[in-house]
Amino acid sequence: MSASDFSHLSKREKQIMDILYREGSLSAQEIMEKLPDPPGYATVRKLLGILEDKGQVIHTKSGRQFIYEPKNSREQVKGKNLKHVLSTFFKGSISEAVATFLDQSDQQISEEELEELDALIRQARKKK
Amino acid sequence: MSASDFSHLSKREKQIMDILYREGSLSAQEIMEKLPDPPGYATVRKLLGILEDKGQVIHTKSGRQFIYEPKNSREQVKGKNLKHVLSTFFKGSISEAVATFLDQSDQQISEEELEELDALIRQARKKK
DNA sequence: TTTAAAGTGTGAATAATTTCACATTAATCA
DNA sequence: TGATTAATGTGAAATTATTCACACTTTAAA
Repeated sequence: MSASDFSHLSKREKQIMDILYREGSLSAQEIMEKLPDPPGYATVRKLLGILEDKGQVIHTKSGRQFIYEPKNSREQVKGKNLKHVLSTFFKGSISEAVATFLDQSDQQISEEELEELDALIRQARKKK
Repeated sequence: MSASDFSHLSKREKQIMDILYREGSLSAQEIMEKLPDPPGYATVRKLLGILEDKGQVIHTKSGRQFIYEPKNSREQVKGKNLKHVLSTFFKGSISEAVATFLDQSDQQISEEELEELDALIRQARKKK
């Protein structure tokens, strides 16, 4: 069971890891505020302690408080998480995912994003 | 709390929903076989009953057994799940996700996929 | 139309998670 | 430096999730 496999984390643990990956590094106070149905402060700290014991989270000291962040960086785990969603909801196909994204984007996608996608495709073709 | 919000499901419940979305519809027996650290058959059926009570799953009868499937189809929930991963690990950017996919694909991406992506981009540009 | 086989449904025990009160420790400032 | 403030660490209670044994029901076969 690798450290970047989340299917063994509890509900609250998963919620906290998602927040940490989204935001980068945060105090227990800030994490608490972002949790759905926020529990008390002591509870959040208890959970962070458990996540540290499990090797999912590390902390550094900033003044008198702890700042928490994921032990495995977003860079390290993003691929695995993307693949999981692709395989669960898109038969593993990235183009189906892009189609869904374009379809469901409330506001139109930016020209920069399209440019970037275009460049990626050209590059992938060149590599072939 | 909408029916397609999974952050309130327990670990096992989430594992089962992922299997159902990936595979479509399955018997309790088949679901059991695909679960990590498979519990007993009675346990799987208990969990499926709970998921039915929660409105996540429905069943139909096929001969003497129940076939289970998600109440909300993959089509209905795939966008939400994609957005969740994009916002958690890719700053919401689809092109960053595509870049990661291309980067980490073990085997090279197929020409069909590239063609499909290309077509999607052209179409999105036309819409602008 | 009984019997066997193969499923489903329930209830209760066990295990894990979640919660927080309170004790402790460290930093700040008067 | 002593008092105050603002953190962290611990232990145990409460809640929720997980497990499965067994009773029940339905289908198929003899």
